[in-house]
Amino acid sequence: MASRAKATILDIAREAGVSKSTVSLVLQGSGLIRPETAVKVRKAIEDVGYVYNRGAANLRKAHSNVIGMVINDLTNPFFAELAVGMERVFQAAGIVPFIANTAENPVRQEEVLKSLLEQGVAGLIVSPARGTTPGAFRRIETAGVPIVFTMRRLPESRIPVIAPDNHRGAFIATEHLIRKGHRRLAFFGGSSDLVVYQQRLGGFLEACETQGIPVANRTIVEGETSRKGGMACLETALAAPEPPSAALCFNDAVAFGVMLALRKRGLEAGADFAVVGFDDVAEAEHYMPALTSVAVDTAGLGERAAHVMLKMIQARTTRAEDHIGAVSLVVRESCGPSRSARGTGMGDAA
Amino acid sequence: MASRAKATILDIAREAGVSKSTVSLVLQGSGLIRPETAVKVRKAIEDVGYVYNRGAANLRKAHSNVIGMVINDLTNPFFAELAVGMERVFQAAGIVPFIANTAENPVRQEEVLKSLLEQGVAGLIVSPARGTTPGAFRRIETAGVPIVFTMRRLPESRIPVIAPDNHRGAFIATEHLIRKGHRRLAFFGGSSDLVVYQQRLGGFLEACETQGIPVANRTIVEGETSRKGGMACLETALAAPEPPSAALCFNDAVAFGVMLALRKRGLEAGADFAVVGFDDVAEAEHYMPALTSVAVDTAGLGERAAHVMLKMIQARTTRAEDHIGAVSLVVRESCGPSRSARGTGMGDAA
DNA sequence: TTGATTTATTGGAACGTTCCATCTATAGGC
DNA sequence: GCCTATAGATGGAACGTTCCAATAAATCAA
Repeated sequence: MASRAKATILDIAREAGVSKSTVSLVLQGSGLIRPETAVKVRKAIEDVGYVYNRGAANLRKAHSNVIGMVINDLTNPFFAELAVGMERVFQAAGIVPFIANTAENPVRQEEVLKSLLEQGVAGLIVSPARGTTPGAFRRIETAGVPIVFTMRRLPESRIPVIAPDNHRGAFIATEHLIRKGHRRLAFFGGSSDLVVYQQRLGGFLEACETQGIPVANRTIVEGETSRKGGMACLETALAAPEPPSAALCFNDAVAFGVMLALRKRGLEAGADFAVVGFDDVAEAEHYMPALTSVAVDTAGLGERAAHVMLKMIQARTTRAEDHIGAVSLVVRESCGPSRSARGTGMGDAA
Repeated sequence: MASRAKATILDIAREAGVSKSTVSLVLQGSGLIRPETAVKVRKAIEDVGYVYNRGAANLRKAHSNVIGMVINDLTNPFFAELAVGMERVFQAAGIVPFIANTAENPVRQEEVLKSLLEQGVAGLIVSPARGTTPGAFRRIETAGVPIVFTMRRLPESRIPVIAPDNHRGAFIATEHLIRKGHRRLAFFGGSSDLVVYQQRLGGFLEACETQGIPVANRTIVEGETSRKGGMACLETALAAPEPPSAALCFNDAVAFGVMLALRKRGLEAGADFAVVGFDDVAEAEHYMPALTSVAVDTAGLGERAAHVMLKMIQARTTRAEDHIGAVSLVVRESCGPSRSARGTGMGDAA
């Protein structure tokens, strides 16, 4: 129970027989203090069970050391990986990021942002929720708090974005499927209100165009970006008179759902239907069959976002450049056996 | 860019032609204010782009509305599910929980807790990192901040714990395996420095005892609580002269690893070797084969923890009762086909 | 010795809020 | 007309820190 009233630097000052200013200096690790004095003060701090009141300090300092990470879906392992990447960087910089989840709900997002702002965050890293209104970040911008978007961008905003090269990722994945001999292709999952969706779908379509897949042979099924959504997509697609033989999925969760639905129908991913995912979450490698996916270097993107944020805070600016991360296709089993036997001379490695 | 200096209630007061006290009252939704005045003030707030400074407010009020959730491994979907359960409750109560990840690192945990405390949290929900020293929470307790542990408990601490009935879960899972006819059993993953481990292992051993499985037929392999750890456990166990035919795993991640290792050896979980997990994460149902697991009602535990925390804050106490959640075995494919044909008269449903 | 410089320490005025005690109208009762 | 209520609004003193300017003590240059 200790003392009821919380100890302040004045209590410590009294205990150590110095002034509050001295205590404050010690707390900030100032070199101006005589070592013996510092020791004395630190002992008093320990004895008294003092806890620093950052709120009071921020009142004067006007720049906190907390950064908010606002994430749209914490249960998606992809975002957990992203968060871990950011944390690595922030930890090294001695600052603690607080994570808040919006569960893809713009209203909740509003609350979360408000709360973080009131708390006096130094910066915000945000993966905006679906359906975020264009003006949602106006307030934060005028408050002068630096923001970085990750993964998703808002249609017309000028807030810097850290994201993978979605277009190219979808392009190379689709190209790969076509080279495998598939001529009827599908794009599964996601919805067109997301910029990311348009980018990935764009890459898919461009590859179809380039490789001469006629429009009639392209199936596009929107759906939830979850296993359940993926299952539904496959059902829809297979119900068509001339169903596709391969699909690029909006993300890995959708791909897992597609594979699940295939299995339910007694079909095998890879042999009977080629499936490619997007994001390459850790699980992809361990799935059965292992999922071919577009690797986006998730943790690396997180680290990059954190670095950009630190730079912005340091430079006291709210502007920064976008960063588009490189992507690569990780070929595993779900897109069919390697056709190396055909000896086309084009390795899958590229 | 707007105005450089942040607006305060005094700016609003000037703008609206009232006193700062009036603005403060409006901000708190006091009924003492004439509606027209409130409207006027709210308009000024909007015009000026004011953001509330909670730090300054807490300086007077001495109780914040932020709650910290300290989680030991965010990449484990289990904890994400737990966090989501808590968030549901807190959201309804109008408070925003901040999540911080310790990545199972006691040093990081120390930093995170310190930061949260300095921020003036009203309460802390913690799943302590492995290797947490007994005194790690002393400071927080003396500060009078309510804490609740989830999932894990510290050896001798008197901090309330919300956790599933680990012993019983392991017991019923083991009993199930024995009833299926297995006589050589293993317990895979985890390490003995965790109280949870001792509870789950205890349940396993008690079931072996009760059902007459001799000590020589029990294999216990400690290991990392991850897929990789699970793979290693299986390899170790199968190298023995008389290997087990079934395993209860410390958690689902370990179980997934075990199934993966089985597949690598050309064996099939369920048919060749029975696997049971613990936690019943969402993925378990969708795995191939679907994983039999001990369901702990993860989100429910999260909700319960949040409720207990709210009660503690409200009652201004730092004491609360433990809560042990009910568990149930969800039988799927990974523990072998149902032997209903044998007609033992004992259904699996119980 | 004196004055200048350096080294440690310190009081006091912010910072943006809340809340208590006051104050001013206006209304009502007689 | 006076007194008392009541509703609405307000000034001022905290809250726990930082930081500037000032001080005191010690060191040094001459």
